[in-house]
Amino acid sequence: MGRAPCCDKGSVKRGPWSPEEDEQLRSYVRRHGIGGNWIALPQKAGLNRCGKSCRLRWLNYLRPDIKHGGYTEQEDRVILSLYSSIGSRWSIIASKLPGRTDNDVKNYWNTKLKKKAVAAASNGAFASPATSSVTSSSGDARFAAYPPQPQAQQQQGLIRFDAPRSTELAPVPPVAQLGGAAWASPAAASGAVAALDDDVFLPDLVGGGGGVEQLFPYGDFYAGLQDRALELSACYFPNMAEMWGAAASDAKPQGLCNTLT
DNA sequence: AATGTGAGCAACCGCATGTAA
DNA sequence: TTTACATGCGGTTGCTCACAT
Repeated sequence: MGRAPCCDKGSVKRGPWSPEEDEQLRSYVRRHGIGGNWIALPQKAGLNRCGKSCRLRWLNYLRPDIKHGGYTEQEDRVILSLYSSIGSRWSIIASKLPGRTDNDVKNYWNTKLKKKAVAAASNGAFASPATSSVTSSSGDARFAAYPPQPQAQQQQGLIRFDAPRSTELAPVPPVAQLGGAAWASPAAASGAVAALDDDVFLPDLVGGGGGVEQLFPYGDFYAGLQDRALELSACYFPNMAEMWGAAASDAKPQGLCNTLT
């Protein structure tokens, strides 16, 4: 016996939404909010739709801050970078792109970006999986370096994924500008970078050219951390504190990793 | 003009996860 | 602790439209 369906498929309308239904849902949400109960919402809003369908329609299409199409090179890079590390976790990837939904990002990937990336890969723009240091179980390391970054940007080292606060994915200052103290210890770092309470994708932190030593420039004392950082180079962390915690511990990290999951 | 084909995208499906009773 | 239910998520489907033949 399977679980009960979320609504009676025979009695609710399915398929494309009409402009009238859109307006009904939009005006209901405008007046009452989502109310924390999508199952009850259709009845309250006078819609003959499944609650799940209403939720999907609102989240993917009617929400006022939604953007459709017009993906920028920077957004492409974020998608490729995250996909190469964490795979098809579309909701996480979309959360780094303001105004984008998981469905939209997924569609964009499946219809355009994947082809673009594969074409670029076949032209030698990416490291091949065989030569990549990342063995990917969920992500695809072939896309890790797409699109090829200008050298100056690589040297800058750090990329912030704090998209919800701004429409631009602004790079944070290079390590040197953050000051040595910020990187002298996990404890100090967690305080110094607490303000950067942002998601962290270690390969981007490491950056091209400089290598892990850019992050851990303190000689033998931190040799262990360097090794750990290399181990974690295919991981994604929700914030700097978790990254430091993982680097300082032998335990399996909380971050999403290809090589360690 | 008619037909075939492929791309793009909205929507659905079913499983996983979270949470309240 | 268990159970039931709501929500979240990723994979997939199917419709529409543009373009080629």
